Amino acid sequence: MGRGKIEIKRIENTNNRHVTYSKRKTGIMKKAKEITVLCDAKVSLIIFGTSGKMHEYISPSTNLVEMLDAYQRSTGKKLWDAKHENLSNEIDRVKKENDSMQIELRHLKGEDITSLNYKELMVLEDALENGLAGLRNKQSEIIKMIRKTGEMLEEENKQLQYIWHQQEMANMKGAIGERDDVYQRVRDYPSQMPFAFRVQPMQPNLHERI
Amino acid sequence: MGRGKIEIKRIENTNNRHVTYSKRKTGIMKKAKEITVLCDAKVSLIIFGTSGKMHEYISPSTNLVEMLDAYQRSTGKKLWDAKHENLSNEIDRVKKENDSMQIELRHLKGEDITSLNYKELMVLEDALENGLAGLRNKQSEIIKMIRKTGEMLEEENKQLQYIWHQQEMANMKGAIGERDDVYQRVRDYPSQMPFAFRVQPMQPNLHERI
DNA sequence: AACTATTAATAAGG
DNA sequence: TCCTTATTAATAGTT
Repeated sequence: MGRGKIEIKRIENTNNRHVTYSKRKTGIMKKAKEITVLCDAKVSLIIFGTSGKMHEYISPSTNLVEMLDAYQRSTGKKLWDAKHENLSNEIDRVKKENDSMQIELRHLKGEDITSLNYKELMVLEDALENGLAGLRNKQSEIIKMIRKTGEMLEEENKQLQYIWHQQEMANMKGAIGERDDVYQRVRDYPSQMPFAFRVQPMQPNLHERI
Repeated sequence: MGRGKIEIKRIENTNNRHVTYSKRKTGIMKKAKEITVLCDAKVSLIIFGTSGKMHEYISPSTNLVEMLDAYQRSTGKKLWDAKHENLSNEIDRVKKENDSMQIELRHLKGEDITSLNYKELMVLEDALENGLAGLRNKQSEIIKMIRKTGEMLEEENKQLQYIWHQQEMANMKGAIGERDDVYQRVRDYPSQMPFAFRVQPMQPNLHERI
């Protein structure tokens, strides 16, 4: 039914294929509606084109879930039970994974190792020692950091003591004569102080991490 | 397309309706097959006639469950309800459990510990040291066992040497005179031997566990 | 179920 | 995608 007969085989030309899809989709939808009305039939029609776009027709007297229920009653095939089974299987799979991890964890914590043979114990020992080694590394890093911070604090301390000393001297001098020069010096000290005294702590949250 | 035009409305004559249903059902099925082949489409077509009899077509490249999954993804409508959701939730829950165990395992193996704070590292250290302590206990038990078995073997050895010596003596004596007394003694030795010589090894599978 | 006159669908082209 | 139209395909009514 067209300008020529066509063979029923995949239309290779993409554009032609899409055009034909569109036309025939309209046609089949129309047919579905017609048989519904003419013959009191219930139809569920779902079409996906190559683009992935979906089109559906459902007879107005029903709905998809009802149709699928009837389908299951009619064929005896299980639709959602199959789906549920898949999910159940995945749960089982993940739970098994879970169990084996739990066992591994317990072993690493020294629990339930009675059943292990010597070889397995050796492997476990290696794992634990590796773990401890990694941990020691990390700890020594932290200790280095603490030491560095301590040194910084010491340096700060020295600077403070220096200022304190200067102020004491100025106060004593002020008790005898003029004090303006001392106030001047104290007001100016930020620009005079070494850098280390003014900066914020380099590890502001160190206390949280210790 | 027939001997006359018809209105698209319910065919009241039962027989005509059934005949038309049959013809059009065939037609729509054919159309469904054709669009699948011509246009690479995926079609699910389910029809129930008034008689309640069902007919279906599904593109050979797919199946109903797959189609319905795609349908749900496409429309966002849920066809399989609460039960399905419960299962999904459980999968999520178990997977989360899985993830946290995986993290704990990695930490115990000394991996990914950069992000831990000192407190957490301490906890980890305790766990690892406990693990190692448990392991050492187990190992020393095994060593004790091995030593014990060794002692038993030594003891056995002594006993065997004793018997061997006795037999040698008897043989020498028999080469000269009567041998009955020696045979007698050998036949009776189970009741004469110390306990340790007769028992089965106390750890029959020790070799497997080492 | 088969036939066939007639309508409906659609392939090709714009 | 929509329009047009020549041609084929589907099918309503009949046998």
